[in-house]
Amino acid sequence: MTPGARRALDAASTLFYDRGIHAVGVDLIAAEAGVTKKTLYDRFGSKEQIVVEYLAARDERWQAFLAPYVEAATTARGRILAVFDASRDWAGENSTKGCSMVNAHAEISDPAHPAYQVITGQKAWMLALFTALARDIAPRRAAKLGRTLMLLHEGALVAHGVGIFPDAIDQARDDAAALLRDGSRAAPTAGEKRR
Amino acid sequence: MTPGARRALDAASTLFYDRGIHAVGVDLIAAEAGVTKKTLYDRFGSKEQIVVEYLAARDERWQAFLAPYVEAATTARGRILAVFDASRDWAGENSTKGCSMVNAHAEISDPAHPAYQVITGQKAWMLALFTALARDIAPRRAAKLGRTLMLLHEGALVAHGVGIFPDAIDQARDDAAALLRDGSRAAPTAGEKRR
DNA sequence: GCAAAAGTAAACCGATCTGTCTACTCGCCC
DNA sequence: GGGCGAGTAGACAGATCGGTTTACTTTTGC
Repeated sequence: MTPGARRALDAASTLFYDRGIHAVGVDLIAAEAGVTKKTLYDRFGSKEQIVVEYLAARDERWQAFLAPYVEAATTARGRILAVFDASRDWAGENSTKGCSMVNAHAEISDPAHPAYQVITGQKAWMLALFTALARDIAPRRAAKLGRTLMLLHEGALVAHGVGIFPDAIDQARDDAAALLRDGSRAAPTAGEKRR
Repeated sequence: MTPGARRALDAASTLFYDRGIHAVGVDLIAAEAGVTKKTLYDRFGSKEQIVVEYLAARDERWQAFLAPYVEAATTARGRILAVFDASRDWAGENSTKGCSMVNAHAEISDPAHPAYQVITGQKAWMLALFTALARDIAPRRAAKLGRTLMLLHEGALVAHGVGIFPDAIDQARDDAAALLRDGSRAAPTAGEKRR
């Protein structure tokens, strides 16, 4: 990626996240990056493509941010809680307005939009991660436990983003910790087959 | 509200929710409602005001939809689970793209925007509801339990909206049920004071 | 040392954006 | 029956949208 493209993508990322995708025009991105529109279109081809690369790059950054947290943990339970720790630290600097994927999803209605699979892919990856980590704790309930952790985590990102109450991600971490403490011996067959 | 204003607000609600606020122009709203732009501006004054009334009316509809569910429940635990039941039924018809408040929040950056307090007000109301219902089960842990239920509920709306996995709201209901079953006798002092 | 790649500057395109305006019609109520 | 509120039809405004183009300059790799 050329220096101009780099600056453009960085500027677009900040603007898209802070103001929303539709609210940010390509002229603003170019001006903010100190780049001309020609450079933008030479490098990316379209605004749509900038959006796609914004989301993909942000996901990549998040995964790189998360990895050491999980790797540093020594227990299965610790690896799960490490995800919440990483989210809390990430949210402090990068994510004061909630999940960029969820926010982008609010603005993109067409499932054929190339950004769509980036969004759903990121969520699928997170669910797979929680499920895989849950497998080390409760192999037979891993799918269900993974989904529960996913719900707590997504809820925390929303609560933090909208500012429903303070320290939402810490609260979710506490809830996950309690779940892994109590849940590992209770309600072994609840719900999975119901409904 | 005049018939023209009614149709305009209905059309705007569908369009805003499905396509996003910034993606929908006033011309489209007018055309879809079978109304002229003059009527729009005579009745609402600005697009911003249409957005505010869209969110406020949707919140009002949701509260009216929810009330009978909660009132019909006979136990404290049942009243909490009734919220999830209502959300599941509501989501089936009205809310296939997640929470309109969260989605609107993604597009509105300025906290001074008049829609902002509608959004945060709705979330504060839901948290207060969960907390009040939790008080009947565990008075001393009501604040914390209310927040946990809020996280599960918000997470379920996101999971349902983005389509992370099927029956997300049912899963959240199951998790809430398990929490009310196990949690009522476990971990009485966990986390509340911890950072 | 030279050619290709990457960039600037700025005009330009048609479409769409929010918002305003004039001119006219219809129904209702006192 | 006269006035008023609510509406249609549609032109108009200035700004901004995503995107293209021309002409020229800088950087960089072989």
